[in-house]
Amino acid sequence: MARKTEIKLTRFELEIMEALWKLSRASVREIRESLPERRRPAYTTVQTMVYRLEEKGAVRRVKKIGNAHIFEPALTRKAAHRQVVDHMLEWFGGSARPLVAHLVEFGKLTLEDVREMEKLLAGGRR
Amino acid sequence: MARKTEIKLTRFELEIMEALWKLSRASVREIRESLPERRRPAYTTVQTMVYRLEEKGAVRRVKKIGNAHIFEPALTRKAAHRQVVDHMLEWFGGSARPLVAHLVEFGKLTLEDVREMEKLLAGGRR
DNA sequence: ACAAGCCTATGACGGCCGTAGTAGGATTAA
DNA sequence: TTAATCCTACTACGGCCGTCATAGGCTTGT
Repeated sequence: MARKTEIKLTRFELEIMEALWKLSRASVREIRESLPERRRPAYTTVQTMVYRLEEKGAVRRVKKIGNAHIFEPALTRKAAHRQVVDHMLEWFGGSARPLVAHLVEFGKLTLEDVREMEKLLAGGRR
Repeated sequence: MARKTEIKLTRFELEIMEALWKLSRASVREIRESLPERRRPAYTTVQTMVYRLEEKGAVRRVKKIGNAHIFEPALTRKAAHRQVVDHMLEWFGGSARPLVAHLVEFGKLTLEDVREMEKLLAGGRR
């Protein structure tokens, strides 16, 4: 079934992707500028990340403006997040239940959060 | 406030720890034997992991039997899981809400799961 | 036409991780 | 006592990641 080629992103790569998803299309410079100041490494560092994302198939070059390449995501935010979530679940035996149990235990989830969730599930059924 | 020294574990290190938590105390060999067959690398590989866990302060040597060292966890399962969860949350902006939203979106959480959670929260309050 | 500046392509490096081999000391079964 | 076995302490290595420098080609303002 022609596996959709697993694309594994690191945390920082995901941040680059987030920037790119927001921008839709952008040059390395634009991506760099759009990163929060506290997380803005050298130009070539960002460039390297973008290149590696390209190798991984997460972004692609769409055109050139002047001599600068313009990149766009080759992966939807949703698909990427799905991967991330799936990997996280592996840490908890593959099931969401224990993970959420931990969230609750550590007070990361309030009763309100959960009620909201429930509403979402009950309402958005199909 | 004398930070409790962050101990960052990788996935495999966590698996070793899980083994050790189950065993309470064990030698490298015992740890290795207790790993599921599909995940049982060479003896020295396990040894290296244990040594590195020792450096990270996650395990400690408690005694010797014959010439073999016996190790025990120097970190509770709960504390370790807390770290893991915290790191995961960072991927989602530090809040559990979006993470759980994704779980719901991708069908990893059922209405039942959430109701269970709610019961837990409502009941176990204080 | 040219200097100044921007971008690209490539190379590098150190740290962490998973993996394992090896030398040699310690233990044990005969 | 001695050979077989076990365990330790090191060393190594390649891959991935975050980090960046450098060389040189392209573009542009004057």
